[in-house]
Amino acid sequence: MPQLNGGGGDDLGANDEMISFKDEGEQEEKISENVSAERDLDDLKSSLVNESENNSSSSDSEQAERRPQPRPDLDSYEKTRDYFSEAFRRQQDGGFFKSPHYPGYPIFMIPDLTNPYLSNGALSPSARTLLFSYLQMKWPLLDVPGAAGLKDSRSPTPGHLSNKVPVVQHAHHVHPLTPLITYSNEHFSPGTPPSHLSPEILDPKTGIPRTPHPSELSPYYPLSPGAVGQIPHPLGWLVPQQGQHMYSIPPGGFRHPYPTLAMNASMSSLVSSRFSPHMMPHHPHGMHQTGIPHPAIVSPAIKQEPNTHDHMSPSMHSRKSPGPVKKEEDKKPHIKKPLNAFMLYMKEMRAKVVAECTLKESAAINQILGRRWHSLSREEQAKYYELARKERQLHSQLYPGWSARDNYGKRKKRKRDNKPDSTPEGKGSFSLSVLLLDLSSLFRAERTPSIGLCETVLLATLGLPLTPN
DNA sequence: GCCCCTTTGAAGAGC
DNA sequence: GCTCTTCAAAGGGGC
Repeated sequence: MPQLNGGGGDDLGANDEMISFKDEGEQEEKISENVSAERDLDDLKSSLVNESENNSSSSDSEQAERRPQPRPDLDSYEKTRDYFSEAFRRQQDGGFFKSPHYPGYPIFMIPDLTNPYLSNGALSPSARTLLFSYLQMKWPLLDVPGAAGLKDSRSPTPGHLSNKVPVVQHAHHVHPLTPLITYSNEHFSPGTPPSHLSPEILDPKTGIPRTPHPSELSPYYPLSPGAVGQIPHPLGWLVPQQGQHMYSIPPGGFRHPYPTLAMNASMSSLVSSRFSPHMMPHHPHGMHQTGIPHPAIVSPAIKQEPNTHDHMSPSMHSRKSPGPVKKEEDKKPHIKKPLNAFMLYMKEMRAKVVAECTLKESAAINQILGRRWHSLSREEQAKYYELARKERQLHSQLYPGWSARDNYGKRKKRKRDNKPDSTPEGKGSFSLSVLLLDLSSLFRAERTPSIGLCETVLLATLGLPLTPN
């Protein structure tokens, strides 16, 4: 849990989140142009290795006790792996790491990785090494033919790599340049709301219109072009960034039997930045005066069964749906769970990832997003945790009686078979396709002419099937 | 047309 | 308190 609010610390996140974070604030603050590549590499490593690694100081002996004795080969391997994974991560981070010339990343200076092929068309040794390393890092359990020599006895599976899903994690390390090339405030400016609707704010520095900060306007509830006319902001949740409703809204509005929203002063203040006072206390059943409900409310007719009759007026019901009254349960609107931090992040970043790669399969996209999530800095994650916290808070105040339990069983039985470890043919193969996507992106970033050839050669070199799926 | 997949996090249930 | 399960979003894919 990002320890954002010194006093708060309530429910920003799970404990393990706190564990996963490392102190890196100082590193982020120090954007030093004199940082050496070696120092940079060290920064890429775990938080256990501090910045003074290169200096022979008294603390070195202590550190030496804590960490394994340096082995040239291991070091080289680890560095290679770090270089590769970090480069990969940077590329993956929105593909924004466009410049291959950043001096802090020697990977971009490895000659034969710029073109990973030898003159005879074979994968160069360095490229092979990196690819092997990457494969081993990603799939410690995957038996990659030919990789044994590289992983051999050392290759300690990083503690932060779970068995379940090989995750590229760099302990949330953020390079000093990261704010310039990756996320920064983009997280909170997902798509520009229509200018005629959004209270556009000009960036004082650039003069470029920017999306208001979350405190000014919820980024996850941008404004709807058509639904709310000129209402400036409060119904922003109608249409999120991708031009879709954040929550499904039944055509023609929606009624639900939930009690009048209890709005008190604190809630008003909480919500003031997200919802119009119009929608607050005056409208029973959680309805905005426009007749548009809170996004968390989804008609059961939409969610469960597409029966628009539920939304008809009584008169219409009498005309078209004379059948037995539906169960009270069925009439209950489906109040969705508030989105957690990761869901908010996914919602925002999905479009970017989809745009970057050709893959559209959500499962694969989510894998990438999951890795990116782990690579976010503490501060960046904290933003989402904070948003999620507010989301939950608002949700609980809007629907005091609601419980997550209410939604249990709403979906069709979702069997969550606890397969211990997916077989290489199963999950591994799927992840392999994701890896290939990653590699494709990597080599695309490296201006390798033929992505398909690269993948083919890689697979052939590793003795993997050409059609992983 | 429904469900699965895949991710993380929150919350509830059960022991 | 711990573990397990379910559900949030998303959309292609399978049946």
